[in-house]
Amino acid sequence: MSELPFADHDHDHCASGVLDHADKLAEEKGLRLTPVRRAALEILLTGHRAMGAYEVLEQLNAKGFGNQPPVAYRALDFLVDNGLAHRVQRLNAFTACTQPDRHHRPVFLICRDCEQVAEADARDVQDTLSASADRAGFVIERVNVEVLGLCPTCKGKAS
Amino acid sequence: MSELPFADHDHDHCASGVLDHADKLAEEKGLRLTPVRRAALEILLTGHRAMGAYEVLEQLNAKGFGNQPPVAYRALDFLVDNGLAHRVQRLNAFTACTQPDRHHRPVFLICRDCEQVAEADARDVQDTLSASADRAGFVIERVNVEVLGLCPTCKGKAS
DNA sequence: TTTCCAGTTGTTATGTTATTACACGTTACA
DNA sequence: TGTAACGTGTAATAACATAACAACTGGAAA
Repeated sequence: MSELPFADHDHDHCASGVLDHADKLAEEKGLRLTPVRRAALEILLTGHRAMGAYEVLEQLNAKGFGNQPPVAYRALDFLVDNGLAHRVQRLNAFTACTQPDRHHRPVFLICRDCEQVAEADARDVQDTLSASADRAGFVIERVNVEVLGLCPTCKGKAS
Repeated sequence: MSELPFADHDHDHCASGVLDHADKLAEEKGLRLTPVRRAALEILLTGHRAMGAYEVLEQLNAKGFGNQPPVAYRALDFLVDNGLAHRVQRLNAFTACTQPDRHHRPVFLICRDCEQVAEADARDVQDTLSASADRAGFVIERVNVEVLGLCPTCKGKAS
């Protein structure tokens, strides 16, 4: 967890960077980053927070796409499968991956006050987990680590 | 993760042990382990796997309790709040805590094949996580670690 | 004892999240 | 150019979860 995930930053810059990367990735791997899918990613990036599928759906519909749940779920599933977004189980929500260029194992820090979700790269946590699972003979395929608490900002406000 | 969570064991013995502990805990802490709540715990223990709230509800109803969702959710929430059960986010399901006597930070190993859920105590994982969160200035309140993969048994079958 | 209150249970109704199934169109490629 | 795989759209429904309120229970205060 090398970075301060809740730190201020330039949303537009980080968003366009991710989109650029997504385009590149699509070309390299032959992924089909179709209009709906790209739009869904843009929506997540613009929202810059965890968004529910129905919220994304609404915005997709406003952009001229379908308005039935599968439209959103399919696009979001595609993004998740290809590492461009993550699912936050605790919130039944999705976030754009902020570091899609690094093969990372994300850990989510969820602030219960402001509801912001920060994505941290906690390789050491995952390594510890892998070692433990190996010992138990369990084959890890996907890992989901979610931490609920207070972000630095809200922690300050509370005290 | 000191134990082999998928290892064979005596269900009845482990179940009655947990129930005994729950009774003791209730007395010590003044918790009201009412009939519905105790029944819900029994159901989870008997099922010995992650169960959905509606599945528990059905069985509660069969035992003469109400048949509306809040009946199950309230009992399950009570158990979770008091460390007698856990919620598995990934499955929208609940499991009885198998080690309620230890103040542990559970990690769930979910087999995608047989759908069994093992609860492991991964203190080292949690310690690593705590250290990282501290560095980021994030105050941890609850942690949820869920691992999806193949248990030793299903791993064997697959190959 | 009686009154009151907090907590528990039950029910109705509704809100939220997610999937199944099928029709139709598009793309890639033999 | 046929066809198989994939993508999109829609309708219908399943699965999960909560809000709001009435009735009861058990114990503490008067």
